[in-house]
Amino acid sequence: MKIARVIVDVPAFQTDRPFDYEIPEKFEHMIEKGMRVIVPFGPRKVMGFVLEVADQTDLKHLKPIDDVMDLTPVLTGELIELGKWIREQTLSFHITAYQVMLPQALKAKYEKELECLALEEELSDELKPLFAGRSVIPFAEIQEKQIPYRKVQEAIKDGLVEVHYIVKSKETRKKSTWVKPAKDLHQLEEALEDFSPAAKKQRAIVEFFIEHKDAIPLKQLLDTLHTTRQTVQQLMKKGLLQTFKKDEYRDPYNNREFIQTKPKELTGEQKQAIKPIEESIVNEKHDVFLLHGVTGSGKTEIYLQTIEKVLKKGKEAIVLVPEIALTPQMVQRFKSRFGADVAVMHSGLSPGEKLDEWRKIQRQEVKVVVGARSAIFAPFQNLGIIIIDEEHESSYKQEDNPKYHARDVAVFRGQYHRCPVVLGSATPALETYARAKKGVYRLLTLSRRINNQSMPEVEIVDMREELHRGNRSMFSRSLQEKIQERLSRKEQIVLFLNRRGYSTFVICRDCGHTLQCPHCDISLTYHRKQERLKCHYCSYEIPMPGRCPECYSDTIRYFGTGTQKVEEALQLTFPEARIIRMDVDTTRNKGAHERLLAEFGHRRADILLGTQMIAKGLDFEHVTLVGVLAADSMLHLPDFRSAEKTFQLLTQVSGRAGRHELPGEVLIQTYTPEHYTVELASKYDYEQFFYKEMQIRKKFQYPPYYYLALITVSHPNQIYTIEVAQRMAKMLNSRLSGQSKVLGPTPSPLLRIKDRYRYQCMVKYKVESKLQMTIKRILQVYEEDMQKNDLQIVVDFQPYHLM
DNA sequence: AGTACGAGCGCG
DNA sequence: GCGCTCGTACTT
Repeated sequence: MKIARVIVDVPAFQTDRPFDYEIPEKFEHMIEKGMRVIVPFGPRKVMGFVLEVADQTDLKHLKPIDDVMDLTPVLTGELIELGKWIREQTLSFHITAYQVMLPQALKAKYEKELECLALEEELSDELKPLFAGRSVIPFAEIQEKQIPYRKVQEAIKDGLVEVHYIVKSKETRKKSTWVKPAKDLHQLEEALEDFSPAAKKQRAIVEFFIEHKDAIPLKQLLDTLHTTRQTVQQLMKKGLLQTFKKDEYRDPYNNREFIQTKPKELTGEQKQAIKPIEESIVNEKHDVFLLHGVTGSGKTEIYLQTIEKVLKKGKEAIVLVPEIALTPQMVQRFKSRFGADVAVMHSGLSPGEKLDEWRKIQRQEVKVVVGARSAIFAPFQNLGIIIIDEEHESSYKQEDNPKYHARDVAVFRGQYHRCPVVLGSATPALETYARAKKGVYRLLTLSRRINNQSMPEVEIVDMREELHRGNRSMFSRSLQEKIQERLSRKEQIVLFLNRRGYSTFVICRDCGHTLQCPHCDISLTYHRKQERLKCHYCSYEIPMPGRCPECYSDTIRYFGTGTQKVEEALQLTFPEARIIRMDVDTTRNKGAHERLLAEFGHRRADILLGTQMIAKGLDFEHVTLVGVLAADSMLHLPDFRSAEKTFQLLTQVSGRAGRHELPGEVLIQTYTPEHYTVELASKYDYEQFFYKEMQIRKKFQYPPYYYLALITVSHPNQIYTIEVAQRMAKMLNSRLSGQSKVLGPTPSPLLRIKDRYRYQCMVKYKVESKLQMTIKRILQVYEEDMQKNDLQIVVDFQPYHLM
């Protein structure tokens, strides 16, 4: 008897281990490790992943596997190992680690049904209206129709009705009709002679098949021959054609044409940089490279050419791009070079589209995947290279469980496949650059732009000075002049506004009362369109009040600089300018992002005003001015990475100007022009910034000098939360080595969210073999309270956000 | 997580 | 003695 070790779809501490099941004979030759199965678990049925097929078990009685959900495994042996590793690293559950690797559409859906086994007349009076002639009903109807559950239980006991647990895959397949000849060539030709002269269309179709003889989608056939379904039907009646259904891929890039591009001639610097990567590929050696190249230095061309090398070896490539930079422009570059060999994965795709792209990878129909974070789990089996573009981007760290970093997963997979990992950035994360300096990663530098263009000039404007001179607008005089200049020259402008730290809160000018969320410690944000105030952390919202709820004054106003407000001010100052605004609000709809960019690209607007999302990857020929409206809005947030993030952002934004013939210019407005971050960013001096910032990190014992683990406790009762956090800190202190530093408990920067108080402990450590164990122990101690008492303990290793 | 089951309590 | 509620232990 064969036995399957299965991880069941129940995310809980107690069930986070393999369970053994008997493989029934009928499945013996079907079930392989990595497949999804349906198993009985207690009284119900759940989905599970087969981790292993074994011959022996310690248990006497095993339940048999109920059903198999896959024909081929969805997890490769490598991914199974990777899942175990992720669980260890992030202290998550097996099941969570595996679920995150697969497209959402493969997640199991559970349904409960009630079947009537007896005749309806035999049921008790209460149950009679339930079935109404049907033999099976959804279980939920019991509640809907308010039928006492006790009566149902009785009926179950008496064997009159039965509960069924059903596990379904959300997976849907799109089918399409195809047509193919039903006879061979000669028979078709013979048949033609019998056609009446009037049957022109029928004749054309048969002639088409004589020429092509392959199957073709019905829709395509009708389109090319300008005919209708009825004509085809006639031919089917004559037995000349037949139709069949075929799985179709939903291809989001179906209707687009990509013009094949050829590898470009590399500059001397690029050649230098590409050489060691290619050596790793040839020698099948795992190395991590940091490709540190200024914006416009041709990193992408290096990616493309190394991938070409990999493909020639018959291997595959993963390219990660930050979600926000996964623009049509970027996709275009890969599709143009590698054509149909490319799958694309990003959040803009529908679940069905994502599944189809994933299937292409699974079936080895593509060789390259370009995608956001989760594409790192692409089920390739012969990886030849992993590339992470803009490796410093915080979106590579997953915010919910499992809280993994794509960079770490990339290194795991690189080691497994003995292939290089390339981290590319103009402004590497400090951790990464420090590792490169130490020799852990191999540093490759591109210091010049291709064609030796210089980086655009940067002007820093001191906004305090502006204010002193009586300019109270959010545009400095210099910026206004420059915008006017561009407008008259018909050139384009990109204005960047960092919204963080500038949310539009509402304040009473009379008494100074600000409107807060009653469930969270945060100001409500004003949404102009709906005239409502909303909380960004919970779903609380109220209509904008006409009077201050405290002092009843009518001088209540909204403050802050949102993109909407800037847009209005901008339009007032430059009435003739055509403005496109890009932020979460204007890009919410599917395809809006792409559409707005295309509009700007076709010069149907003069100014592109936007948030983070326009900072990356944009490349427009006629943009000659980039303005940063408030460079330091993010510099003073309570986050040790705020300087690093600001430097990265300023550098990136600056890179949007003057990428082509026309020279570009950058203007940065700031209230702290003397800050090293602003100053060094304006000089594009990453190296200096690195040293300066490293000194600060060392002084305050932050990464890369120390690793961090952030443990957040939350509960509706503040006293209890503090108690737990204190006990936790004690446990950490007593169990960890003296080398590590335990900070806290401290109130989280956002003390209360959704009526829960939040306190945190931070562990700073260099080597701490007992850390995982200790935190596991803490979680064990509070396991019960977490299950029953609404206590939450969240652990984040190497956190990005300390909130 | 979801469920079954047992201890403890109220009522007849 | 039975029925209800709540806490607990278990799922292969």
